[in-house]
Amino acid sequence: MASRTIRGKVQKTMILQRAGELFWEKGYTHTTLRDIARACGFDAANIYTHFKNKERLLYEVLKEEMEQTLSVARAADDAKGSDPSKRLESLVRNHIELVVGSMKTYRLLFDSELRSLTPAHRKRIIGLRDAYDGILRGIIRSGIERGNFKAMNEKVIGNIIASMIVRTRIWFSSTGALSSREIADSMCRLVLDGLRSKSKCPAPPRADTVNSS
Amino acid sequence: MASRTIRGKVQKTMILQRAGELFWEKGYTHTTLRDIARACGFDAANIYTHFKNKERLLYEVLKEEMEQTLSVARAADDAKGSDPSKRLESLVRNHIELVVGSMKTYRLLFDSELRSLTPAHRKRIIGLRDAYDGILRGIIRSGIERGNFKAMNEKVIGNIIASMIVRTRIWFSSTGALSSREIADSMCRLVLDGLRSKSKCPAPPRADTVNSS
Amino acid sequence: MASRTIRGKVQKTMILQRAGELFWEKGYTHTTLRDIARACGFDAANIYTHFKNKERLLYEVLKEEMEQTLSVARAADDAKGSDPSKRLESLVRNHIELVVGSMKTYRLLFDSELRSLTPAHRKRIIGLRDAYDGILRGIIRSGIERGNFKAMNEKVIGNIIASMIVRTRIWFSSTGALSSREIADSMCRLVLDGLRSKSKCPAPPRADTVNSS
Amino acid sequence: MASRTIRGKVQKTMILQRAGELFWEKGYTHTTLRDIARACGFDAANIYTHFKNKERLLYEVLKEEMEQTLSVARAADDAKGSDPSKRLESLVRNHIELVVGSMKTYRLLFDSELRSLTPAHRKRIIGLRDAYDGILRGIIRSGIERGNFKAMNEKVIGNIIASMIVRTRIWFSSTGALSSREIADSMCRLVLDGLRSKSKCPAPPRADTVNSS
DNA sequence: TATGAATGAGAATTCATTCAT
DNA sequence: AATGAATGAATTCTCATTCAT
Repeated sequence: MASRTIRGKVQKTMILQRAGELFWEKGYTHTTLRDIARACGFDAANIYTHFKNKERLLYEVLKEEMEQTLSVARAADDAKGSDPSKRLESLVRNHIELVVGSMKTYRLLFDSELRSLTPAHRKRIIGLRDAYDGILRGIIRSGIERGNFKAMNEKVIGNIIASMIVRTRIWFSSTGALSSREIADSMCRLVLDGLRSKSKCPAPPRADTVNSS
Repeated sequence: MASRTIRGKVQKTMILQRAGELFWEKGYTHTTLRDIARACGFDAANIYTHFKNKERLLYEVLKEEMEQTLSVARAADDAKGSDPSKRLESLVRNHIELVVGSMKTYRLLFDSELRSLTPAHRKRIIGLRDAYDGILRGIIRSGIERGNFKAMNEKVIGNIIASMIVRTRIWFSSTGALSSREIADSMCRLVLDGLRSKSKCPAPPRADTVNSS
Repeated sequence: MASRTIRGKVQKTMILQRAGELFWEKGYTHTTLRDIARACGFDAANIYTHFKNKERLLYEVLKEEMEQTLSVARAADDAKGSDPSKRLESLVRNHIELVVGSMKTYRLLFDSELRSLTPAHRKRIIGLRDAYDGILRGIIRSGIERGNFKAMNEKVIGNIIASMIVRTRIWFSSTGALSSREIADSMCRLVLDGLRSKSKCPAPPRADTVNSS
Repeated sequence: MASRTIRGKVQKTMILQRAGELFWEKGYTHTTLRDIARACGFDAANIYTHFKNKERLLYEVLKEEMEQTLSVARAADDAKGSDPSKRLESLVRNHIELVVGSMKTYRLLFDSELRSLTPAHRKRIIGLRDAYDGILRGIIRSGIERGNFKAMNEKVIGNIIASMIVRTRIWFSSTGALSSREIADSMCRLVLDGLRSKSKCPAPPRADTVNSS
C-alpha cells in the first residue's frame, strides 16, 4: 500500500488507470484481478502491494470519476454572478465532455456498482454525488428565483438532467458519427428551452394545453 | 423447460418473477440461483426443470420488460393522426409509469447486463429496443415535419428522452415522496417545451442566443 | 419392476435395447437416464417402473451380451469330437460375427464398465466370462494334447485370442469396406497357422531362429 | 499453466503422474479433480494453476503414452535393413513391455476416453496412433513383399496385432504369475508363425526347439 | 402406468486473496 | 518489490432418484 518510491507510484497509477478502463468496459464483477494485472504486464498478487483489495480499486476509480465531475461542475458554477442559463449550459457541456470526450465505454459503473463498495466508501462516493447534485439544483433554483426558469421541482429536474448526461455513455458510441459537441448542443437546447419561463417568452396568448393530460 | 401442468406454470412464473426482482435489485451477476430458489422456497436445482440456465432467466426478464415497454410505446403511438406532442407526452407518461409505477428498483438491468446474454438473445432484445427507438424517433420526426418541433437530430433527441425515462429507476425511490405522476409531469413539461418550435411560439422578439455556441 | 402386462414387457425390452445401444455408443457414464428415456419416447422416471436403477440396466446389458457370447462359444465347442482347429475356427467366426455383425459400436463396454457394477453383479458377469474363457482354453488344451497345436500356455493364448476378437469393435468401422467375414478369415488364418504344431507342418528344414531374442 | 519454478515443475509432473494413474485405474470420468488433488496432497483448485482443465490432463496423459509407444515402435523399426520378422518381434516385445512392464492397470484409457478430448486434441492423439499403425503396417507389408509373410491385408493384421498387445492391460494382472517376457514370447510365436509364408516354411523334419519356453 | 416436479449429492471451475521465496 | 503456488469459498450446472398426482 505504501508505494513510496517513484516506481511504486507509477505502478499504482497504472493499476488504477487500467482497472478503471476495464471496470467501465466489462463491469466491476466481470473484471478479474488477473485481467487488470495482465493489462499492466505483471502478476495479480502484485496488486496487493499497492491496494488492499479489489473493492479499494473500485472506490478509487469512482472517487476519481466523481471528483472530476464535481470539479467541472464547480467550475461551471463558479461564475456565480452570471446567468443561471449560462451556468447550466456550461455544466452540461463540461460534464458531457467528461463523459464521452475522453472515455469510451458503455457501462454505467456508478449506477450499477455503488453497492459493491463498503458502506463507508459508498457513503463518501454518495457524498460527492450529493455535492454535484447540490450544485446542479442550486443553479436551477437560482434560475427559478430569478424568473429565468419555470417553477419546477428542482430535485426532479436536476435528476432528469443528470440522467440525460451520464447515460450518454450507453448510446454515444452506437450513434456513430456524432461529436460530443453536437450532443451537448442538442441537450442544452432541449433543456434550456424546456426550462425557460413563459414570462421570458411572451409567447402564445392562449395558454397551451399540452401539459394537461 | 416443460412446465405443462398448472402447477408447473405457476412455478415457472414464480421463478421468473422472483428472478426479475432480484436481478433488478442486486444485479444479474450478484444474484445466485440459490438466491432465486430461496426466494421461491425450493432447491436451486429445481430451477433447471423450468429454465435451461441462468442466462435464459435474464433473457426472459429482459424480454418481458422490453415487450411491455414496446407495448405501451405502441399504444401511445397508435393515435396516429393525433398531435405529435400528444403522442410524445403519452409515450413518456406510459413509460414512466411502467418504470417506476410497479417496479421499485435501483438497477439499470438493461444497460448493464445486455452483455451477459448470448449473441442470439442479445440480438432479439436489441431488436425490441430498436423497435421502441423507432417509435420514439418517428414521433419526433413527425413533430418536426409538421412544424410542431424544432428541427433537431431525432436520434439524439430520442436517446436523450429515453435516458431521462429509464434512469428514473436509479433516483426515483431516493427522492421519496414524489409520485410517478409528478415526475412524468415535470418530464413532459421539460421535453415538450424544449422541443416546441419557435414558430409555434410567437415568443420573444429578440432571439436569445443562449443556445448558439 | 413387475412388467406383468404385455405392454409392460415390450417397454422393458425396449428400454434394455436402447440402453444397450447408448451404452456401447457413448459409454455407461456418459449415457443419462434421460438419454435412454428420450430414445424410448417417454419420461425418465418411467424407467424405474421396470428397473431398480441405472446399474441394473448395465448389468442386464452385459449379461445379455455375455450370454450370447457364451452361447455361440458353446455351439462351436459342442462338436466335441471334432478337430480342435475346426472348433477354434468356429468359435472365432461366431464370436466375430456377434461382435461386428449386428452391433456397430466403438466401445469396449465390458472392459471399461465392469467396475460400475455392484460386487454381486460383477461376480456373475465375470462368471460368464470365465465360462467363455474355459471353453476357449479347453479347445486350445485339447488341440495341444492331440498334437495339433504347439505346446503353449493356454491361458495366455486364450486371452490373446479373446483380445483380438473383442477389440475388433474398436477398429472395425474405421477400416471401412471390410466385411466381418473377411476379418474372421484373416484372424483364423493367423491364429490357426500360428498355433499349428510343426510336426503337422512338414515345413522348413532349417530351424528358423526368428523367435530367439 | 506457468510452472516456471523448479517447485512448480515438480508439482506439475506430480499431478500428471497421479492423474495418469487414477485415469488408468478408475477411468477418466470416474476420477474427480478432488481425487487427483488428494493424491497429490493439496486442494483441487490448485490443479488449475498448472493445467487449464481436466481434459488437458487427459490429453497430456494420452500424449505421453502414445509418444512412448511410438518411440519404442520406431526403435524397433529403425533396424531398417533387418528381417521384417525381427522388426515385428522387436515391436511386439517393446510395446508389451511398455504396456504391462511398468504400468499396472485394467483400463483401456485410449479406447474408451478418446471421445472426451477436444476435437483438436483428439486429432493429435489419433495422429500419433496413425503413426504407430503406419510403422506396424509397414513392417507387415515389407514382410509380405519379401516373401517372409503370407499375403494378407496388412491393415487388418496390424489392427489384430495391436489389439492383442494393448488389451494385455485388461487381463495381465489377473493372470497372476506370468512375466511380461512370457507373454511377449507367446504372442511373438503366435504372430510370427501365423504370418510366416508356407513357401518359406518347408518345415523341419526335426522338431525345432525354438518354441520351448 | 405415466410423468412433471423436486431434490441432494456432487462435479468442474473461477476467483480474490494469502503465503513463501 | 515481485511472483508462482496454494487455498477456500462460492457458483453454475448435471444427474440419478423419489414423490405426488
